Amino acid sequence: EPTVGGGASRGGREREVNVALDDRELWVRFQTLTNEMIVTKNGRRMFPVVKVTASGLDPTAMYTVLLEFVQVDSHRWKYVNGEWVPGGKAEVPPSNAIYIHPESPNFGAHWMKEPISFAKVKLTNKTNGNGQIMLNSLHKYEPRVHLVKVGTDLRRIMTYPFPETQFIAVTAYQNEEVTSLKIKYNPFAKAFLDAKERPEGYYQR
Amino acid sequence: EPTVGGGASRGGREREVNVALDDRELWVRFQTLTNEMIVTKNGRRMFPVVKVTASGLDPTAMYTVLLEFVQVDSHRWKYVNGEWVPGGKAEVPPSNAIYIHPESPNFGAHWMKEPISFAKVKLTNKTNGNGQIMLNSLHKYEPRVHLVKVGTDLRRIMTYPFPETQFIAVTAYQNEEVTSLKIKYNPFAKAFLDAKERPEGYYQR
DNA sequence: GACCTTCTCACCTACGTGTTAAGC
DNA sequence: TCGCTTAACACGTAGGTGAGAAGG
Repeated sequence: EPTVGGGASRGGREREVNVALDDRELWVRFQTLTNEMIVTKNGRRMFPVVKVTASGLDPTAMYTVLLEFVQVDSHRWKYVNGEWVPGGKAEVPPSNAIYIHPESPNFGAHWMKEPISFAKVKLTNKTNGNGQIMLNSLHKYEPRVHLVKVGTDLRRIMTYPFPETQFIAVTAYQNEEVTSLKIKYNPFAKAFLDAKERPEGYYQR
Repeated sequence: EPTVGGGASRGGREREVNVALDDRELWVRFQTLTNEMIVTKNGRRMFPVVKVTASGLDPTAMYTVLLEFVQVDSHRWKYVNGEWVPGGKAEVPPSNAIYIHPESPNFGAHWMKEPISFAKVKLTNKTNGNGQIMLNSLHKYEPRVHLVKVGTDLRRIMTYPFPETQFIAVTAYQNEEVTSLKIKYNPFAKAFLDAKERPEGYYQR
C-alpha cells in the first residue's frame, strides 16, 4: 500500500497503519487562501469536511477515532487590508478540543470499509452541551485524527496531523474569496450560487 | 429495580438485566386494532418506533444490540370485511430479518444512559442494500430485541420479545382506523391531520 | 469609530408521510 | 374483476447556508 497523507504510524511488529485525507485538492484550494471556519453559539459544521481513509488496522480489534483541534501558534490573528496578520498574544486554548467520532468504538474492519467522515462535528465559541467543539475565534487550528485501540494504554495512540486542513476560526468570514469557494462547493449554500458560477458536474435537483 | 416489559434475562451470578418497552400505551392502542406496518421497495420506517430502556448491564462490557422480526404464525393474512383473517399457508420467511442497532458495538454504560431507539430501521419487501429488513407482505411479525455481549458465545444472547409491537406487513394500509392513529401521532404525517383532530399537547411549529 | 459577535431571515438540502392513480 | 403493489406527488419535519442588520 502506498503511503499517502499525514501518516505518522508507529513501528514495531504490526503492519503499517495509514490514514489519508480525502478531498485533498479541495482542502488545498482553501489552504492557499488561508482557510476560515465559522464558529457560532449553537455550533457550525465544517466545510470542507474532514474525511479520512484508514488502512492497516486489525479488523477484529476495537478502536475509537478522535478529531482534535490543536491551536497551532501563539497569537491572535487579524484580517487587515485583505491579509491575515498575527496580532497580540493568544488566549488560553479551551480545555481539550476533541471530538469523538459518533461510530466509536468500533472494529478495525468497520473503520476500513468506507471513509471515516467527520461531517457532523460542530464548532462553537461558547461552552455548550457536549459533542460540540469550543474554539477561540481568530486563532489558528490544525485538525488531527487519533486512533485509540480500546483497552490499550494511552502511549499507543496513533496521531495523524493534516496541515492542509488548517484554518482560522471566525464568527464571520473575512476573506470574500473564501466565502465564494464555500458557496461554490457546499450544497447547503446553493441559495447563494449564481447559475452561471456552478462548478462542472454540480448536482442539480 | 422493578421488572417491566418483556424481560427474559438469564440467571446466574450476574445482576438482572432488564429491557423495557417505551411508549407502551401507544403500542397497545395499535395492537388493539391489529397493527400494520408499510413495506416499500426502498424501505419504510416504523411508526410507532421500537424504543427500549435497558438496565443492569455491565457498564464497561461491550454489547451489540439487535432488533429481530420473527414471523409469528404460519399463514398469510387477508383483510376481509373490516377484519384480518388467516389465509393460505405462509411463505418462507426471508433469511434472517435482523437489524443491528447503528450505535453497536458499544459499552453497557452507553446503552443505559438513554433509551435505545430503533427509529431508523427500514422495512422492505425487496432484497436491497443492507441495513434494510426484508419482510413478507401480509404476514405477521413480532419484534424482539437481543443483547449480545461482544466476544461471548452465542448461547449467552439475551432475548426480549415485545408482543405489544406485533404487526402485519402491508404495502398499503387496510384498516383506516390504523391509518388515522398513525396520522394522529406521527409528526411526519402532519400534512394529513385536521387542526381540530390534533392530540393534546401536539407539537405545533 | 472600528472591530467583532449575535440574531433573524430567505433559501436551500434531505427525507419521512399518506394519497391517489396506474400497473399487474 | 379483484387484490395487491408501485410510483409520482403535495406537504410536512428537520436542519444546514451566507446575508445583512443590529448589538456590544
